[in-house]
Amino acid sequence: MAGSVMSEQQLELVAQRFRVLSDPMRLRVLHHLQSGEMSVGALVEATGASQPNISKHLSILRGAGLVTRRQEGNLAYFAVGAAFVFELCDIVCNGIREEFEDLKASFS
Amino acid sequence: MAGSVMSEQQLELVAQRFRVLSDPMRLRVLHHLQSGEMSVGALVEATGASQPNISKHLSILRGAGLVTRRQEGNLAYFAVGAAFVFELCDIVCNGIREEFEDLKASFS
DNA sequence: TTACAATATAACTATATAGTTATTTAGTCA
DNA sequence: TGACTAAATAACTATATAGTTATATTGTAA
Repeated sequence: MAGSVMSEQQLELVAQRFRVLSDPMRLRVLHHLQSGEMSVGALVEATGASQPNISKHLSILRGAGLVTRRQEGNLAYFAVGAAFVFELCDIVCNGIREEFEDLKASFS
Repeated sequence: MAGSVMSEQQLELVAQRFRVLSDPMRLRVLHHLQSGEMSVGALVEATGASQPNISKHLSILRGAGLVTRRQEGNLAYFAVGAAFVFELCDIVCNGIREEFEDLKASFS
């Protein structure tokens, strides 16, 4: 990949995926789903957000393949669909941690 | 991390980092920088974007610690400051590739 | 100093999007 | 059927931001 020239389409696709992860509420939703699938209502309660808001975020996450949907009776259960999202978050978190370390060190 | 409840601040920080990566032009800039540091002018030429546009993107990337700046005479040279960005992009690219594989398979 | 070149910034416009309220759709059970 | 519940969608508002043009800053060299 390093040597190739990436097309505008490829860049758009990758940027889109990052954009899906660039919202705190969606990260919160994913965080809650990390311990297992949850219904929309359960996520509404866990996050404190409104039901339409959560539904919209879930639809965006689903559009990106990051969560899956399973309907059971009246309820819709969502689960993490791509484990790599947590890998991504971990890398970013470690990056932030390192920055803070450096910042802290620069004050010593 | 999985068990903890993440604070709004933490989520904001992580979301911000993802947001920085959620723009095609910034990904394009990082892609060009992958082969070594470049001046603003060189990036302007390589990307075809306007000079103020590139300067702004570089400032955003620098704010997130993703690139570093080195001034030499009249020129400003930028370089990748956090190697993990390419790790992130690779993971996302692989995710997209897998999705396409699945999509392709579903048509066979 | 003046002229010039490279980069940064300011002000603005246009677009995308997170959140809201109101409504609709879909499923269950009497 | 009708009443009820869960989730999805529509329409809208407010905010953030990518890109533009114009200008300011900074450095070099005459």
